[in-house]
Amino acid sequence: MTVACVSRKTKPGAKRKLVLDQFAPYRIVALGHAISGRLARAYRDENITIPEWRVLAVIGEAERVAARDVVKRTPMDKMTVSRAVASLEQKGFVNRAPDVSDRRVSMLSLSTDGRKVFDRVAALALDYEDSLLSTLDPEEAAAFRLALEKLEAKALENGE
Amino acid sequence: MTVACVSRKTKPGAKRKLVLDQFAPYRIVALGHAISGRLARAYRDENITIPEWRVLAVIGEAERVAARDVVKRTPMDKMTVSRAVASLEQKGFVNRAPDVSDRRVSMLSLSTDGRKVFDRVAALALDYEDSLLSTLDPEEAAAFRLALEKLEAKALENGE
DNA sequence: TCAAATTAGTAACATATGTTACTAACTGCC
DNA sequence: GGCAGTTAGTAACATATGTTACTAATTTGA
Repeated sequence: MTVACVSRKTKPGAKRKLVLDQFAPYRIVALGHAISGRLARAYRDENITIPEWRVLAVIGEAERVAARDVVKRTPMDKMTVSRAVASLEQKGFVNRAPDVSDRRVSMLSLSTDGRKVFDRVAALALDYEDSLLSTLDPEEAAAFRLALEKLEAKALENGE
Repeated sequence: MTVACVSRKTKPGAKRKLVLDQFAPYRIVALGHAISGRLARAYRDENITIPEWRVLAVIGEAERVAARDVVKRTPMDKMTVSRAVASLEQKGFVNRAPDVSDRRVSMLSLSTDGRKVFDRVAALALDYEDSLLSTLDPEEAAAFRLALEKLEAKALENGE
């Protein structure tokens, strides 16, 4: 199956050379890097790190979650999450409540301050998304979203 | 300009909620993370790190470059590149030659071993790209590439 | 019912990465 | 020529992140 070559008009069987600028995985990672850097400005003003923001976002969305749920929903290992939660609690943005049915677990929720931070950063993030996607017309944007999903499914296939 | 909302069918003026799974920048970063992790397996077998692989790739493509060129072509700062080059030299994969016209710079090139490593990893990387993109049909893949370029240009706009 | 396996979370360590500041070399420009 | 500003690269430090191994709590199943 050599379908994937089509978009580069490569003769079947010809040895392709690796050219970074045309290497899709690299381009995706580079784009991710640029986006992270851009969003990080918003976090910095609120004095939170990227992992902390991710934790805030998950809690803000689900209202009440355990740390393990954050791990499931983000590309962070449990240690990273543990640290981010500890720091957020320290800063007074997140509350922990013991879970009655499982005493290993603390349920996490946003404090009043945490909610404010989340709302402010979320607004900036959504604005940024708009400005990013404004470079694509609606059909392009829809196609891009679809492609993203397919690629992510494939990338996660058998392991990460 | 609210064009970017279209694909999510949001009423103009309605306050959107941030939902990570539908937040494009997050999805892109997550995909990048998954891809990096996947490719890292190939590097590990060759005993090189991600920054080292990037350096190898740039040198492999350009034959002879200075470290600063690697910095320009990748999302790494100069310290990261400096360390990667030092390590690659140590491993015998990269040679440094003093530049006659500017004694601050060393020109980098691949050693015979370095070339072999580059070729092996490049082959794996290209295979991986194929398998990734095989989830998209040709038109989708082409559209995706185009969208990537537009988004990257936008993301890098006024400062990374 | 109770030992074995699993799970949530963290501590302690190693490694990697970013930051600041420095040296040496170059480029202008007066 | 020679001083001000810039650039390539690295050292030294601080911070962040990944890894391993551990504790405590829970679940499983013979």
